[in-house]
Amino acid sequence: MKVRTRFAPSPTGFLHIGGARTALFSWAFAKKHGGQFILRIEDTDVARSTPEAVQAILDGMHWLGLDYDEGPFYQMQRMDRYKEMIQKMLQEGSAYYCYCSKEELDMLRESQMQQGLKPRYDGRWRPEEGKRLPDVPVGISPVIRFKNPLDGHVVWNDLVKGEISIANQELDDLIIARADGTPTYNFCVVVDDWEMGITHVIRGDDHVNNTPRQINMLQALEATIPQYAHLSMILGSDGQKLSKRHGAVSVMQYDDDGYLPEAVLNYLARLGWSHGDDEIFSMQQFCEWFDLDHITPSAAQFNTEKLNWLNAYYIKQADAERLTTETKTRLKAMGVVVDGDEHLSAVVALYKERANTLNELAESVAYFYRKPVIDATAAEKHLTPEVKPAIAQLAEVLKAINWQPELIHHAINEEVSRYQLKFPKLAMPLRVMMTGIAQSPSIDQVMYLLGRDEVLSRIV
RNA sequence: GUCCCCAUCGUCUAGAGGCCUAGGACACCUCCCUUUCACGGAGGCGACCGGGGUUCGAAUCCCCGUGGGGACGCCA
Repeated sequence: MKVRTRFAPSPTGFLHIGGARTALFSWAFAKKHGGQFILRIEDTDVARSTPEAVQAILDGMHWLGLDYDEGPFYQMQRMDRYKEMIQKMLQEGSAYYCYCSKEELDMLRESQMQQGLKPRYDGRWRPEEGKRLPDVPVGISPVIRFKNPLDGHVVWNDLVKGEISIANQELDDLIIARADGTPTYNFCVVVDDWEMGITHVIRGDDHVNNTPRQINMLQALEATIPQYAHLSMILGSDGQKLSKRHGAVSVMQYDDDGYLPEAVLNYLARLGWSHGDDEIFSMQQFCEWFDLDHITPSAAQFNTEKLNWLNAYYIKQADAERLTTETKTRLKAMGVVVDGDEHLSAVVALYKERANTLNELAESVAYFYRKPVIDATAAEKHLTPEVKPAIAQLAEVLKAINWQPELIHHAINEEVSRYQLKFPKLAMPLRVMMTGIAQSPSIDQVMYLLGRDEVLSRIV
């Protein structure tokens, strides 16, 4: 059977890191098996779904390069189909109308909680043989509930967590259509996963509890039951759950922060999945290696340091043109104007081994295009009176030489020996004058790329 | 509260009963390289949650405890 997976986000916010990993794993699983990956937008919560969020999700997927073979499908456009199925269930008796008001339900829940019970619907409108249902109240539009089996267990072999068994007694009759007639999540998922021929449902661990209900509905519909793989959560770097207020960040934020998509992807791939000791690999490699057997069932903590390490690696690997373009964009955002791409390209080449992010790269390179801010501590330490004469002398020499890194280096060396100094004694103050700080690549390279006029103007 | 799930270095993880005096990676520390800082290279520190079983043998299997997480919506 052809593998078909899906990613089914609800458009109530951006694509965050956890969703991205779910999408990545579903995508890779389909690729690995030569199957299809489907994108489905679960927008049945009209109150919270927004077109902006849909766009944000699409943007995030696109940035990561997670392309889908089918979709995006929108559940709101499939309403007729869901309603048809609900009618069918009503007719077959696997669903029924419930006239409880929200207030009634709230009261029920509250009293159950107080008694230490698991809050759930008590089945008062559930038709049963020989049971007398309450009189239908006037002025209440009913919801439709699924008639969940009363006993037995729902058991499935979760491809990540192993066998999971839940007693039907723990489950209540969930609402599959709201009072306004619109179907709810658990029902739409069931219909869609079935009709879209999904073979493997790979999703977040927070859906484990929905699975037995969905299996029950699938069975009522006489549908094929897909395989399930529940991925555990990604925790924030502090071990806390990622939430809107707490560290959950859009994948696009990583773009803004100067991360390369391949670094984010590689990082996410290793968060909860492994292939022996392999740490760095391409997405192509990942798609060949990926399997559900090597996914950890336990939650993983997000670790920015490791992401940085991967990002630094991919920056070193990135081709010059891309880095130049990226850096230029970021410099521009900082209000720094770049002379020419060729020059920037050389500058980037000099710096790309020293940056964890593209933003760091842009920041560290900015002094080439605007006057540096001189760090007071560095200045105090290195711009000492005793090196002044040597610097002044060097400035004179630099005016006349051919502007080549080797010759600049040679000129510095000349003064070093003339004044009987050590090389750093002269290199450090130059560094501070040129860059503002005490760290930089080879000073002759820096001076060369700065250009003679700029170098002379920065010598004080 | 009830149900479900999880548990190896600080972090991500390898580990499917003997290959484990527990391997790798990030981070951290030391040294080397060096024109400073990075990069790179070589080392180092550092973990099987606790208790019971099962077994000749357990990080691996079972039970209990503890800790963490998730779910309990006319949200998805």
